[in-house]
Amino acid sequence: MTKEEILIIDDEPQIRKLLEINLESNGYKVTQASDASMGIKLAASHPPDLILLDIGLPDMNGLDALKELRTWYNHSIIILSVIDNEESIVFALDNGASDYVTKPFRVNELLARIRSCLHRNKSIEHNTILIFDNIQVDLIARAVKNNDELIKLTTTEYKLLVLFAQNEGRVLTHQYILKEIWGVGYQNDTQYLRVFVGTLRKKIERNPNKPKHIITESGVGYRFN
Amino acid sequence: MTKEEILIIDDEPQIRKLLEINLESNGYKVTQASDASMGIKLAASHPPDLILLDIGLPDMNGLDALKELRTWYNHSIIILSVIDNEESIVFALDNGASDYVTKPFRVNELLARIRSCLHRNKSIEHNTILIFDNIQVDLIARAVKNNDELIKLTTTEYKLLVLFAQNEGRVLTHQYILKEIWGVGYQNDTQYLRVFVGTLRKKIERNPNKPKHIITESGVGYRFN
DNA sequence: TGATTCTTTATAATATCTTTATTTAATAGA
DNA sequence: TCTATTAAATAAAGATATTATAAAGAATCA
Repeated sequence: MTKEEILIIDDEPQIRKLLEINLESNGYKVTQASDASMGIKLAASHPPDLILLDIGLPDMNGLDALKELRTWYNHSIIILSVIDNEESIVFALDNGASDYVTKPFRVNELLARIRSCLHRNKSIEHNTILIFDNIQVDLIARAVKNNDELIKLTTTEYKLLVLFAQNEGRVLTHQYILKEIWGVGYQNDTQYLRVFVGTLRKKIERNPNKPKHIITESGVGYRFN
Repeated sequence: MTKEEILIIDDEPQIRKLLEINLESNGYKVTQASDASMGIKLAASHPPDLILLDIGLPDMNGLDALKELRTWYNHSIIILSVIDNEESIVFALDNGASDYVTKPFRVNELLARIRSCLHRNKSIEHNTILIFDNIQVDLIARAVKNNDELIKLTTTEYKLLVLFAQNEGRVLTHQYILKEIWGVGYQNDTQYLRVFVGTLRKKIERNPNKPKHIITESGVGYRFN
């Protein structure tokens, strides 16, 4: 099971340290940014599973950062703030914040809220095992079987397969896939996608030359069946 | 749009009244229960879109009620509690509570948290499918079916079909179609259109020689039925 | 370091679009 | 109704764009 990644955007080093220690000891992978623009860049180049966003940032109002992130970032964003102000809370929640926690926060409560958010994202697809003909994807175990035989996928191949599997029957554009897997800024690197679709097909298709699962929609993207 | 239903499970009449007034004035339909067993029964017989669950109930610990509800209830449950105790919060969140709000609560904040929870549930997308006899056009999935069988269309064919489908019964002139699909400057390339109408007909018409969907209006353009 | 994975480049294979030629159908005028 | 004329449909070849595959170089991780 790969570690879930959490991005901390906060300007106070001691808060970041506190969070880092607690999150890492709970099995999360942590990345950090000390201001909004750096945080947004990090999130864009490598989308984390959850973002902890401080409101009092030096370069930008955290609520504006929230709005900007929400134009493309779909996972959870928890707001951390010293401001225990109803207006601010309502604004944040109405603009896509997954939760709003006031500082000083209780560490175990925050961890529970993080678990809750991450759980939510995961349980969008209720089924933990997705089955498509000869292919089984076990989201919990992060295991993929082809005709009951466990097959080995790299992280990128796995992410790609899960993205496909959760969007069965739907055409996903190159741009969308690239954004989801590689992050914003990679939308034009279509060749990455071709290479990885190629390797994935070799591993999951009965006949990779005549793919039945990953169908190319020329000029648009791919469709998973 | 039907009203979203919220079930309040709380033993304090004045809290229920306060919530009822505020929720109803915000367009929600409200049902109420004064103890856990009644609340669970109500939820079971007529599942609401969200449950507000008090922890201090006369007949049962609210956290046990939460666990019982979660064995089958999949929508949001927000815990209301006078207990601002970390242990209790962690327990609730880890057992499927969508949020935990301490009493006395700020009404607007609670409303925002309710909106947030309901929004989450809703974001399971509903596809809009246009149906014309044997043809189904799913705009979200970018999928076209002929007699329930997925058919493969090129980008141009698909664009053309969507343009037709969105203008059912209306005569579209050659010029208009060419401008919409190929852009300005192609208005005189009527032959393009003939070729693509031809291939589209082969794919969507029962009998391409006697088209029922794409009707030619000689000298003018085409009409889609 | 060695093995694995990711990124990049080059080239082959396909798919799609455009163009031309030819056949078929529709329309208007006598 | 017949004929001349114009418009539309179809087929197929040529041109272009897109995708697949292999393989080398770079980066990463244990």
